[in-house]
Amino acid sequence: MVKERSGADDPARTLELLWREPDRGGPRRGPKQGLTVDAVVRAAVELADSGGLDALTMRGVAQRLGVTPMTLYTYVPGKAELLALMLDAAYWRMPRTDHTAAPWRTRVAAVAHENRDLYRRHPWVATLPTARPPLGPGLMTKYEHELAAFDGLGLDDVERDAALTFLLGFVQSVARADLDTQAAVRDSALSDAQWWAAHAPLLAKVFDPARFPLAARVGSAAGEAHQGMHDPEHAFAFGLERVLDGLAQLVASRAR
Amino acid sequence: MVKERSGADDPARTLELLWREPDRGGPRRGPKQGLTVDAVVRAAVELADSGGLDALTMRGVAQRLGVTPMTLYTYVPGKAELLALMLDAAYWRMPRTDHTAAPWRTRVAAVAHENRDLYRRHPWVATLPTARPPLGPGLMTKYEHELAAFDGLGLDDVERDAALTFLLGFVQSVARADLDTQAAVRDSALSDAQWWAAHAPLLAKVFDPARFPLAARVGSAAGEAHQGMHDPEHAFAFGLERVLDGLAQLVASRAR
DNA sequence: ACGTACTCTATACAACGTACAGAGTGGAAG
DNA sequence: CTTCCACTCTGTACGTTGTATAGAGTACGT
Repeated sequence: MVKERSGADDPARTLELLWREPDRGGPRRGPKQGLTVDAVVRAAVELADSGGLDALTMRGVAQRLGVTPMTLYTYVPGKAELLALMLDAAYWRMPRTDHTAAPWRTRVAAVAHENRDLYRRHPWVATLPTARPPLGPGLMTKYEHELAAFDGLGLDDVERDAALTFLLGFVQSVARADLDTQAAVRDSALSDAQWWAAHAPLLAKVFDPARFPLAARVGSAAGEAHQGMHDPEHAFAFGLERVLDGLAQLVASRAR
Repeated sequence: MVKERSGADDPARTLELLWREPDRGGPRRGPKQGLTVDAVVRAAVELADSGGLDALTMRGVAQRLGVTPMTLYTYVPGKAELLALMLDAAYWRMPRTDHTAAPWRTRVAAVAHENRDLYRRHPWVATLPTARPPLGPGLMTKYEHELAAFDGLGLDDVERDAALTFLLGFVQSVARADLDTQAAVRDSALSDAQWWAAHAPLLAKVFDPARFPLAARVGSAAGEAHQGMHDPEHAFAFGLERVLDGLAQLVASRAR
């Protein structure tokens, strides 16, 4: 699985990079640097956008910048920190429309859609570990903005954080499922329909519908409704309604 | 990211393995096999249980069985298929208590808890891609059982599948967040509290609370309430209530 | 002019999954 | 019984990853 974002970091250095602290100390000796941290991050994001996290290798980023792999380590302590910078940059660039006047359901739904768009633009973001987030300006701005969507609902601070975490977890969950499907299609070179066509006749030999009546009926009904086994559009729309209804119940109980 | 479960499979062979089809064809030439597929799967599961998917290497499984790595390929076409077998075996072994008589909320909550227990017993299961699931007896039994929890609610087949997917997505989401946290603690050798203690004073230099008032207030409130940044127990309890309330709304609208 | 802090490069290592080639084994065919 | 060859198991090897380490070249402060 994903063993990214480890590495022996120096927290101070990482935070300086995240907040783009001006270079500490005076003028630098030796040759000028030919690149910038931002250029490295940009190249890395482009690479990950087009080929997923698998394509994001230090060698790949270096090649895209016309340098040797080890050169990157002059700009960034390691891959883990590069990922933190990429993630915070992606957060930073998210469009944040102001819905202050709108009803809360609209505001919260907007947050869900903003995150869905983030995952559409940068699919690799959905696969990154969320514990120990990059403590940069991007994350902070995002958090501030999204918490505001829950204004005036009578939730206390802990509930507000839990509600947001719940909402974001849902969106990420759908995004990951979607990604899994695309990845499966890509590296099996088989669409869901083709994959199923290859397996169905073989499965028929060992699968006894009488033993799994519900599974047989519901499974084929769901498979026909959306085509392919998973319809991320439907899963998102269906789930978001449930999430909002669930939160509505909490809001109602707090307003009482 | 996770590039497991790919590999150039022969679907027929994989299905035969999953359903434990008796060896095709007549008696075999050459030396008897010293192991069984089940033994290989068992060893692999033990390894993954104790050390996570990172520890699950063909070399590791082989060593645990006292053979050389390449020997495994006599039993299993590759790592992808081994993972499919492991996953189906884990599904197969899940305890499935019968709650036919209970009210639907209890039944659905039981499904959530069963899955949470699965992820507790086999954390690696939470990190596996879910598209293209192993079409074995374990998955089928699990699906049949879990669909039954939604009996008598007036949902059509497509809604029933969507509701289950939504529920399972939620449980997996919490399990993954939990795993991320444990992994971060393990390979940074820092508890959440220690990690925060290392970052807080440095962050204070660049983070302006006036610029992020909500984030500062809610973040610290949430951090204090649970200790550490993420309390999986609380996230599960809180989220499950919302999920059930959200589904209740759907059920109510269908019953009308 | 010189030393040294710095940038960039080349090489190397351990781990992974598994392709490939070979050695040994024992049931089926004569 | 002998012969054959399908089969099991092994040893070696390759390409890929992140990055440690050592060295070559550069240009600022003295």
